Amino acid sequence: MPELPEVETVVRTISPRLRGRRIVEICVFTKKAWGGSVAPGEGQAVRRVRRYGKFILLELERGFLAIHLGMTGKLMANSEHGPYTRAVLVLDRGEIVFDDVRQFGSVRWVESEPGMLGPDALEVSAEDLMALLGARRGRLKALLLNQSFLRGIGNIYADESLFRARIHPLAIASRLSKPRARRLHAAIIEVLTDAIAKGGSSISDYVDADGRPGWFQLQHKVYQRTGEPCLVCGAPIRRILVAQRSTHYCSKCQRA
DNA sequence: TGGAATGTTCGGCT
DNA sequence: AAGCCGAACATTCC
Repeated sequence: MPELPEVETVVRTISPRLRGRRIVEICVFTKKAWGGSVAPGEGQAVRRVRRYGKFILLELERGFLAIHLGMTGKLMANSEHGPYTRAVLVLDRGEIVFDDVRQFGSVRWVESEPGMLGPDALEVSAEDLMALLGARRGRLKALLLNQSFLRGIGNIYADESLFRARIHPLAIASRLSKPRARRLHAAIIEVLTDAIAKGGSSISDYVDADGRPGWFQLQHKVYQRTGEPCLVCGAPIRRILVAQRSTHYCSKCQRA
């Protein structure tokens, strides 16, 4: 569920329920190691809510609560607790419920703002991205998934961005022509912006903080469309493995 | 039954 | 050294 557009949507919908509220108590219902490290967040007011790559950052009076949705995490305001509720933030008014079926997500209190990842995929300039690409030998798809290279993109938006830019997922970054690199930058911004406008992609069971699904999955051009005709040229969409992840592309539109 | 699912990390190999 | 590969984490759904 959670790549940049989904996380951004959650941040936007949960921010008005959290800003200015005090976290009275943090209840954790999981054996995962992050359980013990949230206590310093208790009793503190939430100054604001931000996104850092795929992390949801609650800026507290001292330190931050860094929430990662993993693969199946959901953060909802005033939702019923269920069998997959892993944590609850009890506020001075209302509460925030963190559900996560697969438990790849996490909630952590950190002293200082995280800053080890690459530039944000929505904010990076064309010049900066082109310079970063020029210095890398790796395959584009793998690089786009690497949060230390560029933060925010995941499997859906990597495939959709490469299709929009008409670039093959196995292309070597440093060998991209300038026009193609520029096209990739534009495609990333356009795909992410469009997805945010649609409230993200609700594959499986993604919902925002108010329980509403997103609609961008209806506009996926290649992701999970293996065998179906390319919406531009009609050739069947292919699926290969890159960096152990399913990768969907049109072999006609995205030449090597 | 096996494989795949929006993610990340770690160890080993080249 | 960078990059690649496989495995691991936990659970559900074809």
